[in-house]
Amino acid sequence: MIKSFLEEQHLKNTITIQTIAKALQVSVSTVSKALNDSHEISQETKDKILAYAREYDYSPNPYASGLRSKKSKTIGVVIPEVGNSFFAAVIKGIESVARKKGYHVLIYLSNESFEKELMILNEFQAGRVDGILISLALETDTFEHIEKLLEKNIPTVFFDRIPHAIEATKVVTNDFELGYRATKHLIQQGCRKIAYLLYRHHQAMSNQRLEGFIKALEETALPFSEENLIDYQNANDKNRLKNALSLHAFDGIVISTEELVTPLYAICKQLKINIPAQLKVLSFCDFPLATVLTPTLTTIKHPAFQMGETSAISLFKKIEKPRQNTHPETLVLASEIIERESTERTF
Amino acid sequence: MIKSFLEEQHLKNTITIQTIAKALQVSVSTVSKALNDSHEISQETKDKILAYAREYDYSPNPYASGLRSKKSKTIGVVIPEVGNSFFAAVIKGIESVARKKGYHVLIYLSNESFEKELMILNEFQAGRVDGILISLALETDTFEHIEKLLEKNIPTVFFDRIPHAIEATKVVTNDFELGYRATKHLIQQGCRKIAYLLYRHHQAMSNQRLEGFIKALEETALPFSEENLIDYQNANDKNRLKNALSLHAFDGIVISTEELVTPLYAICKQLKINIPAQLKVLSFCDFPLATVLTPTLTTIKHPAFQMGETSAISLFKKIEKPRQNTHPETLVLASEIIERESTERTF
DNA sequence: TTGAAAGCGCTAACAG
DNA sequence: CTGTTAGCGCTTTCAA
Repeated sequence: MIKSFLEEQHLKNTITIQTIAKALQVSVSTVSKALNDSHEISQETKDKILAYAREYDYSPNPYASGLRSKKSKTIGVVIPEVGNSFFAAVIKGIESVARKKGYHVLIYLSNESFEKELMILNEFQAGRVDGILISLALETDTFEHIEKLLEKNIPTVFFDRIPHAIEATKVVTNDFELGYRATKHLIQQGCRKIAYLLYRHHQAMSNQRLEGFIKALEETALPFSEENLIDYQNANDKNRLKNALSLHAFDGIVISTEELVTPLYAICKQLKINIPAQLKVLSFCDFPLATVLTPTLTTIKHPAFQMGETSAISLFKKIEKPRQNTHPETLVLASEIIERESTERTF
Repeated sequence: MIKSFLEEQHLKNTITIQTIAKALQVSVSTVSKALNDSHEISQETKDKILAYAREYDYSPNPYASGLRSKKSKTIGVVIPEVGNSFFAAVIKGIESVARKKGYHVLIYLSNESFEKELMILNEFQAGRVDGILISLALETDTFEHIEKLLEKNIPTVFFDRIPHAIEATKVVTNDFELGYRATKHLIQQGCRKIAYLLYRHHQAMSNQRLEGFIKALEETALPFSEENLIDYQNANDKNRLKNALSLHAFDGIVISTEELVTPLYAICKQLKINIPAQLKVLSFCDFPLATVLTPTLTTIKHPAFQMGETSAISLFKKIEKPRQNTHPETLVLASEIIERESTERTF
């Protein structure tokens, strides 16, 4: 009778803790404890159970254990975009530490949409994940959903695109400083009319890089106005970018995100704008191709992998000691300017 | 008394179906059915319950419903690599259809490791996901784990890097043809000694692109030997690539994956090999930067987003009618060569 | 060192 | 149309 039960289980491929218990003539709780390496089970019994489990590829039902233990051994990662070298590398960093901890990583894409970010965070509230790592969507300019999330005390760490006004654990780069130094670098190389090219600018969202840009200009008594800002909303804005470049005779440009390198290089080629002779170019970007572009591109490359690692480590710290309501800290990772041909001094 | 129970629930932020039931003085099953929009509940009751649920941001516990219904409303996606434009776009395609279907997407990275792929698939067997979308790791050259997976009857669709020897639902590009045509293109442009640059070659893994390459050479009575194959295992092989290029005087090269474009361009620059005059270059690759490289790069760009969509649609078809054990089909998506400067005729 | 039993939140018979 | 109830597979007291 027991035999036939087991056969049925294997046929249905539904091997559970009970299958093992029956097969080995022990109780389910013994099996459970053995599988969780509890100290109250004898080595002998453990070995027997583990051997059986391994043989039949037992793997616990995550929904059952999640329901019972209120722990999912899963963290949720919300990013605005894949297809972006920076976020890709961050994910790798996160993965590498999650794996060591035996956690699963659930990746969600907000696609820069506030609406979607909202939905995702809402679902997290029901306990699908033990902790959250999030970088905000560009569209996000209101933060009630974030506050609601934090109220639920789900361990959360923000990285890169963070809600400045909210007190929370955050991991960022020294964006203000980088924006400032990037601009200073262009100025040092002789630029006097510098554009700042950004992607889908939102007035409401604080932009440290841009602040740094503005400060550098002002410090050097260079005028800053809306003219210096080129806001690239989508591929249609290629013409607007083209016009801006031909109208204003910029001699330097800071590209704030890697997606905009291609259109900028394309337009310069088309308009026969010589980089760096006529226009010096510097970009925040992470792809290795920067080193083989013509001219090679001066970049600010973030420690993306490290940011993933740091964020994840910080999150696990919170998950592991939830009562530690210490003052939330903001970790700042440094990144550096890598000078290449596109900002070489020519005049 | 009821009041205080509710207060407690809201304090603990644990709003469940029972909270709602008590608050509204109905039974849990009524609530459950109402939330699932069952026809057996009156509109009036539904409205009442939905209103309450919305007000208090109720969101069902995925572990409870997963356990009970044996459905997780989640699909698992296994890819070998992020930071690769192709897979990034595939993910977007998958996401877009999963979202429409109300499914979650669990993304796993195998990092090209067989070991990791094995672990991931093993965990899927316990029912964490309702279906699986997978592209194999480069290291994978044995397929028992795949067969075991398929035996469990978990709906699975393979894409791009597929197990050729196994009968299953697959979505691919016309790789053999593309390898063939890519090579033919180089030959037409005048190349007579063509290299094939690939990433971590495994003899055991069938490689349709390479087969196409070989066929094109043989058809043209050009000799094919191991010399034509440059196997790039890791960044250290940069020197090997350099040597191969300077020793063998290739006049054409097929790059089989986008990661290798940067090293190739870098080395050509360093060795002052003129593209396309001395060496014509063509790459399988998906990044937009191909259009601004110098010279612009002839590419074979896959319909990556569409591949994600197609795979997902195909998977949901299987999930929705599991008993449909029809003959598994292989969908072939076409992609085209986009000719640019790097393969222009010069001699 | 082991086992019995309760119950996590939800769904789905089945009964009313 | 609504309610009662029995589990899903697992963990975790508590008792033996």
